[in-house]
Amino acid sequence: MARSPCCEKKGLKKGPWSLEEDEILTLYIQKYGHSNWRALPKHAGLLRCGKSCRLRWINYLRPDIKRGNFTNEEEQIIIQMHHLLGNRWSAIAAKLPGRTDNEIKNVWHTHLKKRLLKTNNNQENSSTRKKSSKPKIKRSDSNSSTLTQSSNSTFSSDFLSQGKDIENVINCEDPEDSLVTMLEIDESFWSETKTDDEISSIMPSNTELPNQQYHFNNSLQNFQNQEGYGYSSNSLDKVDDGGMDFWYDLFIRSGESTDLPEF
DNA sequence: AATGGTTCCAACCGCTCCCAG
DNA sequence: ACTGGGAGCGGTTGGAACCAT
Repeated sequence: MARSPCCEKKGLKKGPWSLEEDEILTLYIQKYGHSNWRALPKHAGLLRCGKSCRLRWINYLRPDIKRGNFTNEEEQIIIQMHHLLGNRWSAIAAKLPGRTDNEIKNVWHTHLKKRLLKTNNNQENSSTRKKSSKPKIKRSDSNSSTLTQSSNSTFSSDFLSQGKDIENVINCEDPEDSLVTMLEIDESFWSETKTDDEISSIMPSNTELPNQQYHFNNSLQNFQNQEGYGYSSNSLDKVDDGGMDFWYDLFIRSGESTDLPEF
């Protein structure tokens, strides 16, 4: 449905915030809170729309914001979470206290995405130069760039055949060895929303193992109950519907672990 | 020092979701 | 069940800072 703009634009200031504006907004929120963003600028005496105030507070002014470069650990978490959730920056941010969705989004687009693509390209080049003795996981056949799966060779069995320990891969320090790197995902994977069918074609099905299924369901429930998974009709649901077999597969093959990999 | 290209990030925009009425 | 307003989200962009020549 067509919506009117969130604010009357005429007369409202746009662009970078001044120190004075920051101070006014901070003092107002410290004193009165921010129960109504739309009304806030009027009450605080700011010539900004509520949306702009909210963004400034969330991304810059709130006291628990963490400044400075991202650590390797934080970057690995972003990569892993992005692999699981896609571009759900707020959900990823929920796993990184003090970091904002906007900041994570920027880091992804400016650093991590390029780094992953570069790593993948390097691997691709080296694999064409010499026949690798290690079979690589392929999500697509050699004749197609689309995400399809061989009918008699599942992703998970290929994964296992490499003898990689699940936990090590999930938690590894070295980007060269990360799960994401191993998947040889093409660029479109990161930007395109997958349909249920597409995800089903990527993610393998698995044999039912009742006890492990039970533990898995509990772990999944705990995982989803954590902060940051409030939305319903998006990529996480798609993973639930069609692709959770993939995580189930990782789960049951992680030996004695009764929880999903720690993110 | 000047210029042009690139990188990075703060902020905006448009959309969807949630929920009260 | 429907509607409309507010909040929140992800995509995009303007421009400052940085870098190479």
